[in-house]
Amino acid sequence: MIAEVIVDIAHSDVDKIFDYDCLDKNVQVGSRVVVPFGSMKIEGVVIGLKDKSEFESSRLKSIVRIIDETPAICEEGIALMRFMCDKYHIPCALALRQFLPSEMRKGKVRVKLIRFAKITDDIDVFEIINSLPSNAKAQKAVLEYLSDGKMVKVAELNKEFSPSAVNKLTELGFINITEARENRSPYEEMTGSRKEVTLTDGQIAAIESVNSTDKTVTLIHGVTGSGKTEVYLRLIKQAVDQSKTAILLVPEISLTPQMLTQLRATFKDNAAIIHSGLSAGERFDEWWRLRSGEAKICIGARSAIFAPLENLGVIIIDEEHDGSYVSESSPRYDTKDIALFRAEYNGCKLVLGSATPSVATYKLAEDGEYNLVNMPNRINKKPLPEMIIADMRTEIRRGNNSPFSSALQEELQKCIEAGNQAIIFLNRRGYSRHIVCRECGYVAKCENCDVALNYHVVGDVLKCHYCGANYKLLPACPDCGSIHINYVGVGTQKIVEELKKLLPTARILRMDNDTTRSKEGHFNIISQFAEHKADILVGTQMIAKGHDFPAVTLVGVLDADMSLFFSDFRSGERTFQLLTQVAGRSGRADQKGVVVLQTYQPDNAILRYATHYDYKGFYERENMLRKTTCYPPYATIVRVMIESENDELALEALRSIHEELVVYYDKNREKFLFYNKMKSPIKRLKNKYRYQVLMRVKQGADDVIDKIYQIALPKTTNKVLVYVELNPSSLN
DNA sequence: CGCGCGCTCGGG
DNA sequence: CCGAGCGCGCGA
Repeated sequence: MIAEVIVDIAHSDVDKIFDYDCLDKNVQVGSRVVVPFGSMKIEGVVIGLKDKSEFESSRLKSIVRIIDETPAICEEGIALMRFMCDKYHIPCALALRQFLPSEMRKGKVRVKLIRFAKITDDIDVFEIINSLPSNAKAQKAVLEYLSDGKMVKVAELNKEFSPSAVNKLTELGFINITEARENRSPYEEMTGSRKEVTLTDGQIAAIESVNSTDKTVTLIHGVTGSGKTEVYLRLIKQAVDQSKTAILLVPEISLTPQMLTQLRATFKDNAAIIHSGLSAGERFDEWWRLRSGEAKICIGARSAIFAPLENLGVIIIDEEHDGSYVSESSPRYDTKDIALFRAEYNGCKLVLGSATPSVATYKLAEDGEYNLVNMPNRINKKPLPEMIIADMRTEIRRGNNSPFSSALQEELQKCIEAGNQAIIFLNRRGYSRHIVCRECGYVAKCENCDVALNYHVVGDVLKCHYCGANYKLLPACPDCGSIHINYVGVGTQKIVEELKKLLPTARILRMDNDTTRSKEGHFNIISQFAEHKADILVGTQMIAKGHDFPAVTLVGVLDADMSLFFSDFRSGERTFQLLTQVAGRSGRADQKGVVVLQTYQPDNAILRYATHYDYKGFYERENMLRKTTCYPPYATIVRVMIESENDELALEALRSIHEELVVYYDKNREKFLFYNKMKSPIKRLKNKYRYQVLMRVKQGADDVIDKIYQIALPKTTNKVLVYVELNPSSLN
């Protein structure tokens, strides 16, 4: 037998199938093997078997060793690899890596073995207890404890009694030690109990619709609180009842534990969790539970779409509009592409859920490509929180220089007096303040990145938000020598200070990327607030998502229009989604919620639609805008990025790529809407010079995109990195 | 003359 | 990607 092997080197130079002789080994497709490669031995994956090779047989080498007794990658994985290579122009090895926990490569993590003790078979425990010297109390106690023949962890016995007693008994042969595999299970303490819920008509209709449609994809457009989660759980239950498997994706790692709790309540150990925040061992063991069939449901963030499950019964993507589903570093993939492939491969349904679907998704639903389900009613029939727009221009005219409008101040007073909780939300992070010279306009910038530095009170330093470099404070302007160096901008820290002045008795928590590096810190703040150990939570984007705080009755958005300023075609969409989501944090339990949106553009259409919870209105307008301006989903933005530490080489690569691309562009102008080569908006980032060719191509011109990949990617060298981005979320 | 580094090439 | 092989430049 000849095995077709992809070696684990993710580089286009060796991105081909290599044939190896299996000798007498029982090699299976999907197994990892060790093969000789050049002068070294290397891991690879068998993606096919055949009787004879095209390759000269005398030059064939043979497989050294089989790593997996059962194939680590199933047939579907091989097919998915082909799909990904084709679609994203990545090496096979890189695609294959997505299917395996990283620690499995190079054979790092192994199973955790744990020692169990048991009374030796065929002995009379009580006879032995009597035969032991009377001072061997601990030994007797151990034997008594084990007398009913049960298996107990050695560690537990050591702790409960004494290690010496356990050792002695083992030595004497009275107890028997065996090793067994133990799975390291994350969030073990998180179990929930489940009370039986009666489905609403809306939920029943949604499930029915998913089941009866002949379309693979269903979009559930359900307002906050319409009970989508329960629909997901039922769909998963259906799958499990048919002995099928399921994947449930949520946008952020921080949301997985609470969803896991809900899944465990119904499905116990049938649910496994996969995300990058787990320890190596945990991730490996959870992966194994899925691969071995011990667990049938996988919950996780983006990467969980690659869960090693066979026979999928349903795939669910919650908050489908969320940007985190698109990978922004290599391999650049869209989770929905992968999900759709897997759904079609398994003949199962793909369910997308959101209160604010992305424009692209909603359009597909409107066009009849997807099945559309509406869940316009909240379970508890409560009205959505009232949204108030505060015009910050009039506030300033009235002489209010605080970051809080009078409306927000009033609502805060009321809220805290009533013993409720409030969330203050702002788009910016940190104590972010740019340093500007008032005399000459000098702005302190990062030496590596060409971006403005931000002042951070913690450490009293200037920090680059793109590369993380720290700089000492400037005593005077380096350009003109003036000492009138000023700060601009407000951050969460400043807001907390102002809040303390306004409400001296209120307990305030702050959460942003700077205070909360670790996941635990993140989680701690959330749980402290959930337990009502603070009255006000101040934070950035990250508090907008998913968390359920029943006592929150007020949400203030300090800069509701901030995200409208970003020069991104999705900024309107993002703003609408963000505001709707933030509003959803207010008044979830039995209290009516209030939301105050502070803005300098009170007449902005997006804000208007958001305050009226008018998704359809927002969508119609946004869709029309995209259509008339030829932006996605009516076109694809393609950016070829060129990066190098050497400016000359980067520029040279840009010229070479442009030279070839522009020829193609000239011949196919009708398929293009825009073409330009330029410096990247941030010319230097992490010490690399960056250039780009930016294009917009008409919808459906996939051949054009393929061609761009074909021209650009081979220009990568060890000094110059070239990559292609489709509809990038930011143009830095 | 010999070694060291950098580039190119091949890997089944 | 990684090592082998080779050419060229420099130092003794």
